[in-house]
Amino acid sequence: MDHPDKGYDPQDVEKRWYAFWEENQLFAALDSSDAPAYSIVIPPPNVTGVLHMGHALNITLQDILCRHYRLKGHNVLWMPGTDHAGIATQNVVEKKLALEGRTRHQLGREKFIEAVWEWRQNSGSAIIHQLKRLGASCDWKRERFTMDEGLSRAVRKVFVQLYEEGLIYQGDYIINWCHRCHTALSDIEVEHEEIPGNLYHILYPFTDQSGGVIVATTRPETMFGDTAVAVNPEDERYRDLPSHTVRLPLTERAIPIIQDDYVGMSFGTGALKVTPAHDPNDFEIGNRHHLSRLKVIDDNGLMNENAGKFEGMDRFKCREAVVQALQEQGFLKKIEPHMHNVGHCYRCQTVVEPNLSQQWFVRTKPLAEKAIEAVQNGQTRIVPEIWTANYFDWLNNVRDWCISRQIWWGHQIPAWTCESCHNMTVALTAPETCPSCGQTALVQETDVLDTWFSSALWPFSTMGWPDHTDLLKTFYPTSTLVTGFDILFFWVARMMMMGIHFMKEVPFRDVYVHALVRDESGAKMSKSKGNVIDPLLVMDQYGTDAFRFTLAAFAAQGRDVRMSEKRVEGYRHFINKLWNASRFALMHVTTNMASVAPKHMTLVNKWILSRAHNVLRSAQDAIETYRFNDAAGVLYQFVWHEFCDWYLEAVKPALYGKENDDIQAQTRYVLWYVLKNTLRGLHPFIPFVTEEIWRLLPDVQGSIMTAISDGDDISDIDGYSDTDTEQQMAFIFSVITAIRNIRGEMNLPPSLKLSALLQTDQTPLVDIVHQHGDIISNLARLDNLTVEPVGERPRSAATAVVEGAVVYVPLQGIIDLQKEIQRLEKEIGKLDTELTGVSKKLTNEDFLSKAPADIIEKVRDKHAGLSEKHQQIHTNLERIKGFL
RNA sequence: GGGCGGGUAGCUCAGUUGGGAGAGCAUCGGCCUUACAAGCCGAGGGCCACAGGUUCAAGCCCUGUUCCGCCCA
Repeated sequence: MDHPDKGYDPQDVEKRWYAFWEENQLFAALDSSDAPAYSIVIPPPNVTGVLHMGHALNITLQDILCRHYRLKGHNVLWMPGTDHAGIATQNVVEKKLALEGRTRHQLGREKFIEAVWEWRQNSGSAIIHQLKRLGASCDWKRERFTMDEGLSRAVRKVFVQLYEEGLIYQGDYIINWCHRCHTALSDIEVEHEEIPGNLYHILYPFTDQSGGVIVATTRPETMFGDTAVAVNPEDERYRDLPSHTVRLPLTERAIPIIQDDYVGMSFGTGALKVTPAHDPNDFEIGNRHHLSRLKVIDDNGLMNENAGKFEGMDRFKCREAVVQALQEQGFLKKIEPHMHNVGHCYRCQTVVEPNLSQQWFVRTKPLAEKAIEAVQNGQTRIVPEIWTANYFDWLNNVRDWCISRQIWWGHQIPAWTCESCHNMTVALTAPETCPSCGQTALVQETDVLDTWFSSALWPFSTMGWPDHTDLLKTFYPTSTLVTGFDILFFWVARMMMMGIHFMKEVPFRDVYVHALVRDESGAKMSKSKGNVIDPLLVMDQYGTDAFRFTLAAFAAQGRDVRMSEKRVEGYRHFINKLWNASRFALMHVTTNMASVAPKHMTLVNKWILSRAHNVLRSAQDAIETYRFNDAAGVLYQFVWHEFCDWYLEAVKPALYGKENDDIQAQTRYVLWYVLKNTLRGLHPFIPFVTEEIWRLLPDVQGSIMTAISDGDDISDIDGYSDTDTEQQMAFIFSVITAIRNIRGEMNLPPSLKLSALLQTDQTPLVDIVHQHGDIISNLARLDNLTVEPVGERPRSAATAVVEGAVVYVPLQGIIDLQKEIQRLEKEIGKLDTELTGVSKKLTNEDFLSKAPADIIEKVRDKHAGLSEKHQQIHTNLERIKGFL
């Protein structure tokens, strides 16, 4: 047999196997099948995006789930795709045009859209290739894009139906306007940031009296749009005002003083200037009091004609100018520094302007109620549960969703207005004539829909809805959605609303919300901070498997992942360890090995089978309950410290033929069988290296991806679990460790063979040593091991006490008595502290009378064990001291 | 201002009904032992943020304080 390389080289392996899997369609889902269905829709990455750590974690977890369920024999659909990212994509293409000195307006809408499609063909699938680098086992033949014809059809259908049901309406409303992107933004596309500013105290004089009311505001430039001053009705200061109108400074306009609960009495002066056209809260107040709405800032962020002589001035320049004018005219009473929250566009960070304009909205309340119910009654489960509170809170307070965007790239709203009678028609396709007056001059709404509107349909639009496809029948509702909490509202809540409304069924059973990937020090990764770690470079350097395993190992529920290359490096060592252990195994396993019943096996073989059974089962259980870090942890521990450190070392004599042929054959078989199953258990986490090793293994067919449980899955066979064997091995390990400890502490080189004497009166332990002493001799490097009843203690021996036995290592002539005394005193010290703790419990009346019997029993056993050990070591210590 | 999460070994973190404080990395000592020095063997290291309370028993439950982070207004 060819022996694989000494070090594992991921580069070539990864490329080779991914291509193989894809070519052989091992990721493909069946439209219908008798096998149980498992489905995930990918959170569609932004088509302009490049792979970042967030994607890497998200994709890795989904891939683990999908590969796991495939190996369990499920019919798995992992639906991939991208979203068209309206604003972001348009920005990218506009920037590209700008390099050529062109603007989209020069091109016109139609040509510009063509240019965007062209960009999409050429560079829009970069992220898809990057997902493949990660090993993502998506069903790529089914890849979808939110602007595809099929998905666009779904969007139109949904829009029309919601409109007809009265759940979509057009109206004047205060929205968030980004004058750089030149479009409206929904509430959650605005990021709030605390920045220092001032609170300006401005006198609004009474129209018919001397004196006036002092208002406090952070935005004096909006005063030209004030249509009232509001005070709290409970506020004594303003209860008996001499006048109920004030004059707006710098103008001749009079505005009323109104009373509204919204006003906070302790904030500022308790008097609030109300600007309904430029503040969402003022807008609400304005509605309650039927105030007029006066816009003073235009769509470019400049003051308009309502600002008088300030017309045409930038809004922030205007603030300074207004303050100066107020000061000159004696209206400005005070300026105090003040931190306030300012909304920024999540795409370009421009300060957004709350602005009144005509937009399209989804009436969210009725949809939200159903989405809340579905989680309340358990149709959809959010994991970890902590996020349900956020979900409820957001949906309970949700405002209508502004879905129109004043850009070109996206789904153009299917609404047409008749030029002659101004009647509006909403329809799936462009009407030929106006249904109201019969004229043919119809103009389509120029706005497009929010990208999230189409993303909200993702779980069913990707499966062919509105057609009744087999795919939908098989895979909807999907099994699990894996996503970051940052899009819980943007996306998850909206998919819930749309899914329930149009499919009459929730879109997913489980929503697994994972954490954010941060840098080493816990900061959010961002380009401006320069602390981003590029997943592609990490994969280049350490291999994809090491990277994936790192992500999984740190993906504890509800906790952010701190990523550093150092950690990935550690897990690369793990991959290499597995590789080398497999190389060793491959030197010994042969083809056509006969299986052996456990009862005829050696203790070590029974032991590793029992451990493998228990570990693989608990790893699977952990995956199915989204405890990825637990799964990775038990596998790591098993492979390295049980399989490699103990098992492989223990069976070397058998494999090298130092025992009989039967045992050699049996051990070869068990080695093969355990390795094979371990690879299968590891495959969801580290698909590439496991496939590579799998192919080198004799007597396996095809890809590890198709190695679905064929009846020989170790985790399914309860008979392998063997507590007795595990206990016997624990005793053997404790003896070996005790002797190794002596060797280490006494500085005896491994090359020096020792002999050991065990004293015990327990027959089962005597039997173990008689039958399996060779394991001890081998691993503790002894040339002589004897066992005898407790009796005379040998002279000049180092001692150790294990459960049920005393171990003596005679060191005639080599023993350093001082060193041994030191060693034993240290041991006694440790036992002392442990013993006092336990004794305290046992002398406590309350403990003995109130604690459950099994606990008391446990503590008594522990006490007995500890004092026995203590006494033994003490005796030995005294003896050695006597030799001095 | 409201809400949520976190403070456990030098570092990064596990710790699932309250009943033996753990891992990885780092550190120290010893090893080229026929898969692996990207390794093997051994060792050291923690009043589990602080203060109270409940309990026979608290890292875990309750209250308060403090520091860090996130979300919302």
